[in-house]
Amino acid sequence: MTRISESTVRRLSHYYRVLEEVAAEGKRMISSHLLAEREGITSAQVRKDLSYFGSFGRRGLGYNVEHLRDEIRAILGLERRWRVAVVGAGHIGSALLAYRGFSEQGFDVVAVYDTDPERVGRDQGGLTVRHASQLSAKDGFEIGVIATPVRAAQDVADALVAAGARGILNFAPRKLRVPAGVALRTVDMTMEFESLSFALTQPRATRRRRARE
Amino acid sequence: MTRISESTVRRLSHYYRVLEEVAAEGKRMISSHLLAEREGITSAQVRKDLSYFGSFGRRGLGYNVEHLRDEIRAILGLERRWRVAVVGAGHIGSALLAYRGFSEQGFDVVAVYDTDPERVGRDQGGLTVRHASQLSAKDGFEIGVIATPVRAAQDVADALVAAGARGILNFAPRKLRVPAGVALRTVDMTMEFESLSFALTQPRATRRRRARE
DNA sequence: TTTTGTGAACGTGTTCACAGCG
DNA sequence: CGCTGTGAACACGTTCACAAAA
Repeated sequence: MTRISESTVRRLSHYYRVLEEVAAEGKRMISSHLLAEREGITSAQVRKDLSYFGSFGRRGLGYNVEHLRDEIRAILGLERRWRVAVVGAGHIGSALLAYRGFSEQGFDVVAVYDTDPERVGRDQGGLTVRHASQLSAKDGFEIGVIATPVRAAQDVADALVAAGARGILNFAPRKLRVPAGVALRTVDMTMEFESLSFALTQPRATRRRRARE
Repeated sequence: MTRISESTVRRLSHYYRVLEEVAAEGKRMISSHLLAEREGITSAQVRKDLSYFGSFGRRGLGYNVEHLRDEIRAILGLERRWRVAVVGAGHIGSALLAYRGFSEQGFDVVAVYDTDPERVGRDQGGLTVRHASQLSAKDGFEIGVIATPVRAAQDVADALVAAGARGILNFAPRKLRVPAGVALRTVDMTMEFESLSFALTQPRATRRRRARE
């Protein structure tokens, strides 16, 4: 199988969302052109992305909405539910716990940790905050979220890996090291702000997003 | 001037952070090799990134830490302060307002808006939440943050642009349309979770991050 | 005729490798 | 000799363009 690029995976998420909407509207078929709609995706890109995984469409007709949605759900691994541990019960941690969207998509937060004695023992979104030293494989989570201050981030990552995490979502503005076999994604808001600052400062140097077809 | 890729800008942010740390430690010079350190950046990449903007190093010696830091600060547009308006005083909005790191980097939140009557009029991080219909150019912000539910996101984007925003950071999981000349960055946490789900489901299909040199 | 699926062409970002300079 | 700066080579993602199928 050809290796799949991160951009393709992100676009699959996008297609999935569009397909869910379109299915809710009761539409039966959809063309690659309509799936592409918006921001820098061409219909050729859609067909190429999908072709890495199979032939889901019918020439002359397009794709069956529900069928394609189910295929993409399977490809993205969303047929099962994922158990998530959140470390850091501060603002970002609480925001994540409060957001219902994740459980709708199949991500269940099963444990919350912190080191602040003020927070340990308290209730957060239906879960009791536990001390980070309690982090262990017994909780049976696959995904760990790091929502701690920067200085703790690497230690937390190590602890999450030791406790069996196979994927980590990091909100701390620092590059983390994880062993091969552990997937890491970093959301760095500082970087996003700085990227905007750059774009506003040097408008002619900033590459514009590709035009839609 | 050559157009600068988004990846180069993100790496500049990274270099900047490393340089701040290293300067705090009192180190005078740093090599591209040391700047590269960690996750998938090679020393050649560092030199290439910097070469788009000038020749900041000295052959045989490396880069002067403080000088390079100042150059990158200027390149990223961080010599000035930016005024930010946050729309949506829910969990994500409050998390942003509470995070001190942004003001340290030169981003000042000068206004907070919401539509929920429960929230309008309340205090949020030293600012009074105002009704979103009050959004106007008088506030004099350059950057708008969208931290609202999905359904409101496009309208808020339009309102922000009308009120003079030149850059938008969007946390709603939807692609937004903005006019040319307005910079848009989207942080889509759902997509990050789904990307992790994919990586855990199809480990052999996921391209690994490039190894460090 | 419409729209998919895909090899080939293209463009862009990354890495190589070495000349140039300290 | 050490390390930068950079053209050239390379790798990879995107777009083109068309044969195939409905």
